[in-house]
Amino acid sequence: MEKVGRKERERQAHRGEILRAAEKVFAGKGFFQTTMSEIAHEAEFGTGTLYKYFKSKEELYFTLIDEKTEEINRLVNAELCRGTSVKERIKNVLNLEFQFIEKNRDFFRIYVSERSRFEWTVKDELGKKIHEKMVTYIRHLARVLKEGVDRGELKPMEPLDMAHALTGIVNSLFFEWLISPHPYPLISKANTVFEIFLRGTEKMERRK
Amino acid sequence: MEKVGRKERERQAHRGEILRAAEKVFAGKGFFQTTMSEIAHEAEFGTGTLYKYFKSKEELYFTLIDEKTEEINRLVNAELCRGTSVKERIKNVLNLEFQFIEKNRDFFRIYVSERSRFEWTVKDELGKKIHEKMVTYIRHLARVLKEGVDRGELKPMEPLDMAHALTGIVNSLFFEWLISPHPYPLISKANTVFEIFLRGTEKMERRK
DNA sequence: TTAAATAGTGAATATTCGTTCATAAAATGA
DNA sequence: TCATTTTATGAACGAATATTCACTATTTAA
Repeated sequence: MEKVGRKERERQAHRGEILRAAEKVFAGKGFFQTTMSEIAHEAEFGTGTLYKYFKSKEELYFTLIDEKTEEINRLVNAELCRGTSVKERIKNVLNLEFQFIEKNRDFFRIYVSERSRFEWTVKDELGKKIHEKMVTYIRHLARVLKEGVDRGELKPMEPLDMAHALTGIVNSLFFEWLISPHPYPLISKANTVFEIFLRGTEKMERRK
Repeated sequence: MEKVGRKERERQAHRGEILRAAEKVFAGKGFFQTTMSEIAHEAEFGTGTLYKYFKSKEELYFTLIDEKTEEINRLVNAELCRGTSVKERIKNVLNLEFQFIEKNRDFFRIYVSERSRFEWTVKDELGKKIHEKMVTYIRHLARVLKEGVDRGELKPMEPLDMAHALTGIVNSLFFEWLISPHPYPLISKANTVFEIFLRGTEKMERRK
């Protein structure tokens, strides 16, 4: 086991402060319009200091995304691996996600812009790594949905399509919440998502 | 009626060529990583010439988005205003959209990145205008869905939520298609979207 | 034919950052 | 205390690029 001294702990604290400052500034103005000196100012460090902790602007940015993505992925995967019914797990994952998003509004402003950016996925090593993580998540979800199909809980459809549809609904409502000027609890939409995804919007006659 | 001479027609043709070149380059590398001289080169004009047609890089970019958005909006709205059943109209709109997207792949790479960018919506006059158009479309869709609710075709839910859910599913599958390395006809997914949106994914016992 | 107007050009300009580095300040420990 | 190591700093450097403008080529119309 590693013994970490005060020195090291302090270093990590500073790193964390820089990351938090970066999160805030990037969330407001996007990658390209954010300058290193703005981040430095927000973090109350000199510009040069940032480079003692991160090799470049890009590395700072991707580290930020990478660490938070890792965190939410761990949470969600844990729930997806439970032994309960598929429907139950989906419901819980939605609640988890919405809670996490609500607690990390700034971060998700960044995340949502990143999701639909092609510019790096090709070029950059870091960019590829992030993209991998997003893909992994979808595939994990699809596997669970397939389990639902096999068990007869869900209709026989292509699980990847279902997974995309579900995350699509989530993203769309969550995006709306992000830009809404009068914020309401996002969690209040979790049930709507679940309901539409499972049972659709068409009115049907029920027979007892 | 305006009589347009050869001169004017030629000018418009050049403008169009510049827009087409810009579309291509922006789609590949995004707004910030595209340079005016790349666009000029692609369009086979000098750098300075671009400024004879567009006031700035931003104006060029937004004009591009604005004009195509207008086009798809016209198409879709026409269908949404038909007198057929709501379900019928939704189905047709999905087909229209998917066809249009398939024909304008480059443009939609740009569009999809723009959808989730906050950076301008606040700052810029042009940016605001685009954002308005996106909102207008959603509201229009929601109005039709409300009609479906009132007529008893759809379940009684918040129409805006339904509209967001539907566009969410569309965007998600369409995005997947965009980044897919082995392109398949996007139109083949129209039915999946319609099916999930209307009837959901849950398997139910049917009774005759 | 020729003068005036228009369209096109790309090198030069000015600005904006990402990054570096010589120095200062602080911490360490002998 | 004083020498050494570590950490922080922000001015200065250099690359990138949006925009301008003095100039050329082309078209117009008198």
